[in-house]
Amino acid sequence: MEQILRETGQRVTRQRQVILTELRRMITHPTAKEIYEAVRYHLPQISLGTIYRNLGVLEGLGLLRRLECGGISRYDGDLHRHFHLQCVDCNQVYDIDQSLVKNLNMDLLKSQGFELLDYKLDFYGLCPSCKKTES
Amino acid sequence: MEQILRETGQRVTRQRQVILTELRRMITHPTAKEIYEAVRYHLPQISLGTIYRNLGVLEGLGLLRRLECGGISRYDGDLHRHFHLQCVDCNQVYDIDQSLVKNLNMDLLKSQGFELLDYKLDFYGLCPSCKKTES
DNA sequence: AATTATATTAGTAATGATTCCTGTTACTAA
DNA sequence: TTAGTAACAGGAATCATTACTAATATAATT
Repeated sequence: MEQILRETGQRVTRQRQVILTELRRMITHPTAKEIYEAVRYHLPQISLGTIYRNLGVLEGLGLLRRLECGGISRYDGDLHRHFHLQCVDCNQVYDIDQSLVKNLNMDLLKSQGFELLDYKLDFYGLCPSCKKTES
Repeated sequence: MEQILRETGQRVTRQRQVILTELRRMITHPTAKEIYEAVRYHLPQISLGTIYRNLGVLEGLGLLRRLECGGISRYDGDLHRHFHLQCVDCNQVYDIDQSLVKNLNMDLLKSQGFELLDYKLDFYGLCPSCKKTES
């Protein structure tokens, strides 16, 4: 983290270090507020705005991933390529290893006790017109 | 639409008819507010709350799909299985036909002028513990 | 057609996640 | 050490979405 921050002209602050360390420790795909609670244990003075600002910075550097879950954001510090299953009942997010969904093997998921109702595949990138006007 | 509403004990209102008709006419994956503007042309008295409430009802009946795009919801009246590409620059959502992404053919997308930066595959369903407590 | 029951509406207030603002603090380079 | 400035804490503001309530309109029944 420190290297890429310095390379991009940004500062290595204690707040950023603790936020990323805590996020990496959590496997629950926490919300910003949940990260705030965890970080506040180490830095009681930190504000929620600082959490949001730095989650944005770290996301921009590719050091974490943001998930959109029912209108609110959750965060994931695990950068290994993997997929997620969101429970439509309790809204919790579960990690699904890549090997489990090769060829979209739905039956394998079912046999593990999940009831699969839907899936979503979204792409992120640049459309032709925006690609042209990119500097 | 009318049949499934009646079957589920819900009423066929002019507001619902116009909302779904307008959404189906739009290929832009509009936000609630954009749907509101389109519907207001036909029903000037309608309120934004009615738009949201009915988008929720129609989504629950499977008559439309809700997309989560950068923290806000967009809506899609096209029920054919297809994927989306979200431009990270202008945030517009483009339809990607299923045939284009068989085997996740990234090169084919690139050749069409899209710059693919990321993709996301999310599953929706019930986790083992919630599945147990389902009635 | 009139009546009745109640789901739905319009309008508005409230909520809650996220962003913005501002004076202060603390990294980093010189 | 010091200067320059990115980042901070705290709080206010924004904005999408939801909740509330009296009035209305739909659908079944008479």
